[in-house]
Amino acid sequence: MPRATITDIARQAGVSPTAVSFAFNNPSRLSPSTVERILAVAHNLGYTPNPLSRALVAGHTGMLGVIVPQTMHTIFANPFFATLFQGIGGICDQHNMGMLTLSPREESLEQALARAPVDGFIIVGLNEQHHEILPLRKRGIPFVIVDGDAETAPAVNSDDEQSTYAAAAHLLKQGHREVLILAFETPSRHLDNVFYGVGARRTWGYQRAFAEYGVHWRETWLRPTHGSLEGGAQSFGVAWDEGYRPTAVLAASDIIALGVLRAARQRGIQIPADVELIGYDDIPVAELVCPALSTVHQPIVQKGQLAGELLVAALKGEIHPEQIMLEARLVLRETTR
Amino acid sequence: MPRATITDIARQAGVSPTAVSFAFNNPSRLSPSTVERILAVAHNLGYTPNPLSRALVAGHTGMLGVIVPQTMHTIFANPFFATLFQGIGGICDQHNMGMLTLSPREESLEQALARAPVDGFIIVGLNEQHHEILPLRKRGIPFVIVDGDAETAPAVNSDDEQSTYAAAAHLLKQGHREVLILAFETPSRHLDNVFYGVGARRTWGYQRAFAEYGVHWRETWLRPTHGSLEGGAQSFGVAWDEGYRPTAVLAASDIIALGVLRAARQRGIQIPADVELIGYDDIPVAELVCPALSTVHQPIVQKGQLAGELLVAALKGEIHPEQIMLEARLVLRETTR
DNA sequence: CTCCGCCTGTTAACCCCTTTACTAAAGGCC
DNA sequence: GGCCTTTAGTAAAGGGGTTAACAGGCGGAG
Repeated sequence: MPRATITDIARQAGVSPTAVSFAFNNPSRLSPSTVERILAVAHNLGYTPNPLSRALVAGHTGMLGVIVPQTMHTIFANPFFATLFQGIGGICDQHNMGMLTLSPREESLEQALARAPVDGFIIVGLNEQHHEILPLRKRGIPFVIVDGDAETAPAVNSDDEQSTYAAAAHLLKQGHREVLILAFETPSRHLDNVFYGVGARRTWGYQRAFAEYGVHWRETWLRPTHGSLEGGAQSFGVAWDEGYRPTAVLAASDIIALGVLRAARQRGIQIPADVELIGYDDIPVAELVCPALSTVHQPIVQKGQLAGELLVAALKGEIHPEQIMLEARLVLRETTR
Repeated sequence: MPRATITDIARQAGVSPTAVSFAFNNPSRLSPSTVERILAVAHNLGYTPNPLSRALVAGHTGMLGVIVPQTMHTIFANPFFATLFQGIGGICDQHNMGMLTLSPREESLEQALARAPVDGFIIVGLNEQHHEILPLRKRGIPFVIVDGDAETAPAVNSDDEQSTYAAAAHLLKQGHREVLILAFETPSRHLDNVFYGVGARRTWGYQRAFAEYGVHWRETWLRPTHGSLEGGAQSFGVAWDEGYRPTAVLAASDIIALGVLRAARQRGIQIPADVELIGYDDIPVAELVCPALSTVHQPIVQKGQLAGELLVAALKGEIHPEQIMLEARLVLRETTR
């Protein structure tokens, strides 16, 4: 039995489809008794106007798309995203919107973007100039960039370079000279350049500190790492098992740092005694784990909120593409001495 | 400038709208040169078929709705949901679907359900018989219940009663007689009955243990608590500050238990020395925090996966409404002696 | 007793796209 | 050269709603 349509209700209630539509959207346009009769029939058949048709003519769906170039399985295993979504979700709550999480369909971001029934996007971890993002601009669909380079689109970022510099400088100041850097992989296999978006900015921060402290920058100490606990554990583990013996590790994100923590524990490596460790993000768990993670704090929830607000503003047609830069600061806890 | 439509492309390419449609959905139906020409025009204008119209005629959107009777701000602050979503998201990855997170619109779940452009729902924390869920059934929209009572709909639950019994029994066996129970609030303000769904089952488990150990069940020791860290902290804090002095705490979820941990630390209460604590869920942080949380382990990711798979099966028309019950077991770590 | 305007309800156009005929031209075959 | 089959494209009918424009009935004002 197919779903009831407006016509079915109209027939059963002995009115025109228009009347049914009015009963739902503009009851004052009809006599109370008619409204009541229509609604009764509708309720009886469990009828509700098809949201797709409705959105088609209304021109909007009330849904906000969030797109991250990783699988959802990975995304939701990372508290950074959960926390970011907490911020975005708060704005959705306020505006009665739904939040659609998307990841690349069969490697194609563009497809995912094209099929999403949403009013606008929050794009995390990609630059405005990414070739799969550009079509959105042409289509006139509003979007906000989070953690990515943007010139003309609204965007929210943290002061990555500055803060990773501080993290690296701290370690170098302590005398460390063998420092393993677990950087981000590029977000898409189609990008061969490791220096992309946030990943690039964070790495540059590390590099600048090395340069300033006159420490030779060795490419082998830089490991592109999957942004997951397993990625961090593996990247550190492999380096260690290959015989590298860093005295400190800089991780481009906390989830990677947590992976290092695990891999170190498995190998009987003491942190911070044998190896010092600094992450990035300050996800909520960071201060709860043992030892508490030294990291770079960025206001993740706020980041999500701002992104949500910028998007909502864009949807309303208020065009003031701001590029917001949030402060981030080094927080030393127990994985550093 | 409004978004380009199929007609615009057709006109510019000198063909009919049908041809444009074919160029996208059935290119072999057209001559290669025409397809190329159309696609070129489309690319040029950044045109992509409107997903809403497309879904309207296709009869499906490729989106899966997840609905939880809490604000998104609360949901995403709770690792239980992030972990559940990890499981659901994995299935979405496999089937190229998007995941739409919804929370009640202006207190109305029904509205949220009605406006969501999705093919089916995963409903977390509500019973099949909930008055706002029933319409879905009439409408013939597939849904799967997670953490809720279900008789006819597919559902995934853990063995709540059994496992909370084990948790309570463990504490009572240790001699505790003053036990604070932080139970779930009812999911909706419209429900006056505290004994609802998972919350009820978990509480019954605790109760049964009390009965079996001949310990008087005192209602004042049972506190309905908001399912958040703040909720747990406040509930425990208020009880303590009112002069209650439990020697053990049973929390209906880990996030609540983490709140207890924080509130205890603030008051200088030693856990487990002064108060023993057992949570529920075994969220990933549970074993990372200090002291590591004693809790009831349930396979959260798997729970999400199963729910996703049941829904996908239902969408395909494979109707075998299974009610799956997952095992849960007590895991003693450091918040118990 | 008209005329006007409001109240209710209807008809028809439209939102944007897909898909099922249907047509016309081109190619194959004898 | 005539007939049949492909090939390439089009027109029209939905899919399920909303909304602007319109029509008939009625009460009240003049």
